[in-house]
Amino acid sequence: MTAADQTQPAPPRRRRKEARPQELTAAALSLFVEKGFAATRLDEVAARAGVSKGTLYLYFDSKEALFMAVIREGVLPVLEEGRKLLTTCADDPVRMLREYLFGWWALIGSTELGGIPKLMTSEAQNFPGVADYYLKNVITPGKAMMREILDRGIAAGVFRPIDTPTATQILMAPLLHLALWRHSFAVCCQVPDMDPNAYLECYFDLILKGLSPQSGGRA
Amino acid sequence: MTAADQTQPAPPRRRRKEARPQELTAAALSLFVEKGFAATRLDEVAARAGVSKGTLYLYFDSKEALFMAVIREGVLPVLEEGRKLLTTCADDPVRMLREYLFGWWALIGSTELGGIPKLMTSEAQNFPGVADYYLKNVITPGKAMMREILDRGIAAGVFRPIDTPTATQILMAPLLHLALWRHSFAVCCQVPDMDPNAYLECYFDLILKGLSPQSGGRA
Amino acid sequence: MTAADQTQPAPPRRRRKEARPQELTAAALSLFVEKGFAATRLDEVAARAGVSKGTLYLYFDSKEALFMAVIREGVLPVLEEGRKLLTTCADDPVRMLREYLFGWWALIGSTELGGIPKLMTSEAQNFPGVADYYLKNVITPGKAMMREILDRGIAAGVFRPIDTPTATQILMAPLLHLALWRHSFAVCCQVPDMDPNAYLECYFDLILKGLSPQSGGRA
Amino acid sequence: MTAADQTQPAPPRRRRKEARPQELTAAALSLFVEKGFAATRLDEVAARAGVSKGTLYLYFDSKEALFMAVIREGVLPVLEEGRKLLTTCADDPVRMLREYLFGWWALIGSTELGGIPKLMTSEAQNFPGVADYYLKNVITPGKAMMREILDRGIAAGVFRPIDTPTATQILMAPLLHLALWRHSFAVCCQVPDMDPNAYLECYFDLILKGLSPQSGGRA
DNA sequence: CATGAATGAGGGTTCATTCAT
DNA sequence: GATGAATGAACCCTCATTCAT
Repeated sequence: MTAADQTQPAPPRRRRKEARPQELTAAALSLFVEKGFAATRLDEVAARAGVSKGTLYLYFDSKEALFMAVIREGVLPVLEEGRKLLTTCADDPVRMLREYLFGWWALIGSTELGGIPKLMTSEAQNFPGVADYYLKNVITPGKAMMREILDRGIAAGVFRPIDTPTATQILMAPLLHLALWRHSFAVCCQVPDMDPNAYLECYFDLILKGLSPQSGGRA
Repeated sequence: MTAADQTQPAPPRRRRKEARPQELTAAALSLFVEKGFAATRLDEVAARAGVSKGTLYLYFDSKEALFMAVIREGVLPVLEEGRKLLTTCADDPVRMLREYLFGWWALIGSTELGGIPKLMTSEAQNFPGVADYYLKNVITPGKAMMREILDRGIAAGVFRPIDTPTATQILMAPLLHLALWRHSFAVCCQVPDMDPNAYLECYFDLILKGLSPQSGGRA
Repeated sequence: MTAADQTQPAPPRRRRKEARPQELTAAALSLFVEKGFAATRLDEVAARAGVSKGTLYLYFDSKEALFMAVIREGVLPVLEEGRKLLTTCADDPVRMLREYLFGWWALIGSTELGGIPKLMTSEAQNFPGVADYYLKNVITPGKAMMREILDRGIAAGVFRPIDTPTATQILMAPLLHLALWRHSFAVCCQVPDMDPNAYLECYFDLILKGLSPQSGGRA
Repeated sequence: MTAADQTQPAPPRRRRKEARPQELTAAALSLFVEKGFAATRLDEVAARAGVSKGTLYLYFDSKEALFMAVIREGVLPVLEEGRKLLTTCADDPVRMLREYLFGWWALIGSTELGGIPKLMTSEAQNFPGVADYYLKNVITPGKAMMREILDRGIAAGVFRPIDTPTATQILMAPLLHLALWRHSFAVCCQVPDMDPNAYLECYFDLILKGLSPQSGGRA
């Protein structure tokens, strides 16, 4: 009956009960990303999830609690996934870096979850609690993983020495920017379509050379 | 702490007329950035500007018109400034690039205007008209300038050949990210203070090497 | 004194759903008539109907939509009634005329609906759409019916020849005047109470003689 | 500079001061009639009179005081005029009646003042004080004059005996109706233009016959 | 569990009124 | 006297939240 029903090819008859919370947070996520937290009405969330407004309150105490759940739900399943990804090629820092960045895009940036960075950026100040949670559970672990990659690469001599905490932030920026862009201007303005793949390749090429120890004819 | 606190008990009633719009848009900008457009109450804007709520409507037809004005006012004065900056060192692409990026931070990112990217990113979908204006008058000209710098550098042989439209987007990302960060998580979470200067230097160093033609072939 | 006073302390919440619109338009009608459209606050309408302000918006999109509904609701049920009335004595034009005029008073003028002429007269200019609707669905059919009565009477020789469209307008005027009077000066000023029945009889007597073909030539 | 200036062919240079109140009440009258009291903004009144909003308060204490003045100004000059009119033909009741009715239309109904009945009818309940004033100074004297005409006619045998207070009310109704109509539906709807003169003649003819003692073949 | 009618606090907006110029 | 910028109370309308069914 709703869009959510089509996610699973053929959902078993009355298995709805357990799936409900996810359907609700999914609907909420997309609307929060589209319009922002404050501008999203719970009516719309309920409508998009195919339930009545009152039903939302069976699962979440308030709009803010729904927001918290949206972030938690959106974040938890990916955390593990990400960690596994990197163990598969732990010996080659360059490949690890590539895997990390492209993996982030494939798993997060290009999916529904790609809106979360925009959502969190917009609402961090209004919801410090959620921001804290996100920082602790997503940003910090993510940065730690990347930093480890960089540290290993430097140790292995394939990356030149560099301030890795700072570099981590810098290196993530173009990815985040792409995600933000796709959920803001790209949606509402006639903007020359940016091919994510070309963008990623260009970007990876750029930073790889930027990190390479061979470079440096200059000084 | 607010502008109102610094005014004399009874400021002259008429003489402010010309200054008012800027005072109002300044107050609105900071609140829109802090809380988002929808979550900002016009009461607060008025209070921060030290006027009553009704006064806002002497200068702006609606909340949305105020938003448009905030963007316009915030953007127009910097556009010229930026263009001049680049003509001072038009012969050295590397210096131009450095000037452009550091100049952006000095003139925009580190000032009150640094919140505009966050604001526009958050609200682009809700206000396509404003987004269009911003795209046409800020993003597109900005990208054109940067692209020209890159093209010149490539022509001069100081940058290696690269897809400049894509690179432009990528190269701006860390700057924007820094601005966004400072107006979101940095405000509300206990986050290790990032020194903007170190960030910028690290970043410039990285992309300069990434763009350098001397960087070794493949391995 | 108001409808709310007569309800039980906690009226069943759901079962009222079908009755609500009529309760609301009834409350709105009386207030619009009393104070005019612009001077009527939706709070009052809601209070008089015994609901909260927000409830109005479950049934009507706006204050203006409520106004339109007030007219529609007030008018539709009477239209049919009126038409039937006249078929009962279609052979005697004088009786038809009397039936029409006294019927109008009994069914409309003396009831709650008697305020509608005042309301529409006051607001026609402000709400041309509603005025159009009223003109098309009430005034025009009403005049058509009366005109037919006159035409028949003239054809039958019981009325002298006369410009029926104009006469129609004239003949309705004293009725409308009575209705207007009762909803304006009669309410607020110490005014010698006018007995509607005496007024109607005097009036009918007057126009009947005025229409009579036997009335002497000039002098 | 304003429409009001064109009323007098060539107003003396600075003779404005005395004329101001009338210009203001004239502007207010037309707007009150057009839109009703509550829906009229003082901005508009001031604009139509060609003065600033604040100036209104130099002459009237409040919006309600302006309303009172509008009625007073509109009514006073006509009261005398009317009384004189009737003394010119005090010997012929039929002519007096005709003079009275046609005179009312010529002096009031067809002029700017023709909107006052609509205005007073609409606002009587909201402003009992003004209504009282109007009743005492306009309606009651007017009815008295008419009643005298009727009484004389009856005494003279040119009108048949009738309850004159009631008849007075009835006889005025078509005139008032015409005035109301012209300021409501006639302005906003495509309505077959009613020729006032034809209307008046038809109406006078009708009531004259209705009042004639010769009529009465019936019973 | 689920619904959706009902609520009412709070938002954006208007406008009569004031007052420094 | 005349102005018009400023005010703030009060309006219409929205929407998160509740609760009887």
